[in-house]
Amino acid sequence: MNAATDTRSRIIAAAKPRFHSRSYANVGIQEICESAGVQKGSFYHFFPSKRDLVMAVIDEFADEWANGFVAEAFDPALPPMERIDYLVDAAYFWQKSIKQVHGRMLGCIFGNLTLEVSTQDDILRAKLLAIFSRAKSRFKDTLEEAVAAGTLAPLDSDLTAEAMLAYLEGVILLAKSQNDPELIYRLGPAIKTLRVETAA
Amino acid sequence: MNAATDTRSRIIAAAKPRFHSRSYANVGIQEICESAGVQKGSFYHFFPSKRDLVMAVIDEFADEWANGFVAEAFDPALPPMERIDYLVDAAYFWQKSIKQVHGRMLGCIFGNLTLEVSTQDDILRAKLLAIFSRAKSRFKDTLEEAVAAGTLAPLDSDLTAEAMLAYLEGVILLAKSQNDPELIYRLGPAIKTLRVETAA
DNA sequence: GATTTTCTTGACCGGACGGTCATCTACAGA
DNA sequence: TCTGTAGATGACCGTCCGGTCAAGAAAATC
Repeated sequence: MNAATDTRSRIIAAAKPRFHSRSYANVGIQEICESAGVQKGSFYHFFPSKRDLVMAVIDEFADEWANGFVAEAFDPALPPMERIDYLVDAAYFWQKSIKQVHGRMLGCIFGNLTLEVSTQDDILRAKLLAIFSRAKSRFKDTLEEAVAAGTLAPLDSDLTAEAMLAYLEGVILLAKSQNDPELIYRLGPAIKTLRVETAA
Repeated sequence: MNAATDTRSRIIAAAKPRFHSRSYANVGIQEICESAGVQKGSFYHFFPSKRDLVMAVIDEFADEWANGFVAEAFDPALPPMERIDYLVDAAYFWQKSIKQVHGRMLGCIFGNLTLEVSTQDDILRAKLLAIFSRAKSRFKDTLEEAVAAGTLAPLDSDLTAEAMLAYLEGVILLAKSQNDPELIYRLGPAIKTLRVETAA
């Protein structure tokens, strides 16, 4: 790892927990630079703007999830509907461990950023939309596999997948308002009761 | 209406759409004062801090809803489960009309603020929590009435109510990420499929 | 009419914001 | 050895931030 990529990744590493635990507007570039041991001019050598930084942070979170819990949850070896349980459990354990370390439930950074910036920055909104879109596809594929396997009565897999994603985000939102990840544990399993029937 | 309450309410009136359409951090007191035609010193005569202002704004939104759509939706004359449909419809039409006027879907201000500030301000978090708690009670009472009437198979009304509220918030979040209220229309009705069974 | 309280005015505070820039250093390739 | 480039430095830009304050105007109370 040369000096250049090291500086860049130190910036991202400093920014990640801050954007996650506070908000986009509330985290300043100066603070990130100080924490990363980087001068401001150097920051702007790697990131044209604050928005570009948060995009890189979004990518990092997305990769982390895709290669971690999501890869585990959507393991083809698992029965389809169990994968959904697995993912909800992963969200629960993750939020729980964050709270143990940090003292607070931080929620989903994609949801957090969506509600904060999506009326003000269409480029960020598009970025976040793409993340949700990929998540939805995972759910959809899983639902279709379950239907094909006969584990699940036929339904509108596209809309049901979207409903499940919405539900997961909503549960995390409510849990954050209570600062209590246990809500995810209690409400999570009901995700499988959601159904949108196929249009007649 | 004397001058005092008029100034106060003009401040709130100027703040409401701004906090709703942007974010807490992104709206400054100076801007609100200019829009309301009020001097800064006068602002701080009525509101000890920015936080107090946003609390008043939250109260106004809550009252507006409680006396408007919510009162209509939870009309005892309606069959219980239809009340839930009514509320989801109201959310849809509201967001749709906002988009027509404003060009954007603004979402639920309670959800927006929750994700933005609840890790940074426990007093605001408590305020928002109380709003959600009241909303949950409405759902819960309705579910219990439906069960009593035999329209709905017995379930855990407390957790199901919370699940429904979470789902509604999640759907609005996803719709906001797409800047498309139609998603509420498509996903909303599935709220009634949510069930948390009573613990054995 | 005198006094007290409520409200308004507008200048002012220190500090943080995102972002720029000229200058310097280090290193790579020719 | 020379040159071009990537990276680092730190001062600097104008602007906005939430909040304060002393003074004055207006209105209510007696």
